[in-house]
Amino acid sequence: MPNVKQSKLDSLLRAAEVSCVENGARLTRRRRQVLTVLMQSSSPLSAYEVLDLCNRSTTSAMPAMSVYRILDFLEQQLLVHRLSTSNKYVSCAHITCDHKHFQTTHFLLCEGCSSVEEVDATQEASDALEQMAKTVGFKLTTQQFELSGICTTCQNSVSGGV
Amino acid sequence: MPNVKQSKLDSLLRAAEVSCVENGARLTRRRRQVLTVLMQSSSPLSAYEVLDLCNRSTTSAMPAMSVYRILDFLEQQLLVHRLSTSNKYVSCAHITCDHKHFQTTHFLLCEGCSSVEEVDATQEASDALEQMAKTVGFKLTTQQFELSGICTTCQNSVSGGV
DNA sequence: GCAATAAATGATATAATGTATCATTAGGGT
DNA sequence: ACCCTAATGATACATTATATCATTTATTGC
Repeated sequence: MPNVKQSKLDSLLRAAEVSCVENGARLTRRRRQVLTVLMQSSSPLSAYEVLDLCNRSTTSAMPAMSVYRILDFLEQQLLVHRLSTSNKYVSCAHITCDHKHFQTTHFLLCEGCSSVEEVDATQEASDALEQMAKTVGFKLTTQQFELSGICTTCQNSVSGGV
Repeated sequence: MPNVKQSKLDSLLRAAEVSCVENGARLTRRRRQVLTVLMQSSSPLSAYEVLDLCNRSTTSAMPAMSVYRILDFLEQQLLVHRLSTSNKYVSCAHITCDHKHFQTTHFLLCEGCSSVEEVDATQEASDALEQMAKTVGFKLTTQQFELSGICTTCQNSVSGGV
């Protein structure tokens, strides 16, 4: 399900490479392969789903260990995000823009089509959550939220899925 | 780490039993055992942690399968909650009171001592999150949030832990 | 360019977690 | 007591994740 045009994919990969170099890291062939798989997916993938997709496209089989290592690397580079509620991975929506992950990030997970929307927290939402935590003495550190719901497309389709 | 007095535990178990009966379900010996383990824990437990604790206290070993089944049951009865970010379980904080889970529930997870505080969403927080989702066309269905942070106790202790 | 070094990946084994299936036991109603 | 259903036991297995060491690939200094 390649929902990303080749030209778009190329530009994403170039930007990812630049980003790595800036951090003194390298976007190797294997890392590029894993990242590409995630970029081409319209929904989050588990480590083993990534593995299967990687091994479908090439002759040389990649071991599971490598996928886990590479996903960790890509996550550190902020090129992919790990969704802890499902233990799956998505490529970052802000690779080509100069977006920085200053704010808390919210991931809106569609229950219909499994798509993910990555958005920054609004000031109101951050304030309200912080205030709520404060009433029981908690000081929040969370940088990421995962919310389930129904996306526009699925709301408008009768079946509720794609 | 029994952080619950025996008298308190008894009253919790009685309330849990009543709650089950009201739903036409039974709080069997095994279910009571699993629930007790969770009630006595000061932090969320994984399925296998529950299993180990159960098998430590009795002679007759419980199979892993039973723990998963029983945790599912207790979750359905709203006697325990599953934390999806960590894939662990906590006993509900509202077993003895007549609290209903109408509002979205927030779990505040302390990074210092792993304790959990269960609180209802404030209207402000719910509104702000809903509004945020709305800007990208999402209709939220999430009933549960898990936020990390530092609890009062750990904020006041130098080490940051217990 | 080439050796020395470090980084990344391959390969294998194994741990940890979760589920499928069927046999057995325990409770509740008649 | 008997039947029927719910619950648990027992076993096997699938899935997910990690530990460890060998090998390959890249980088640096010369």
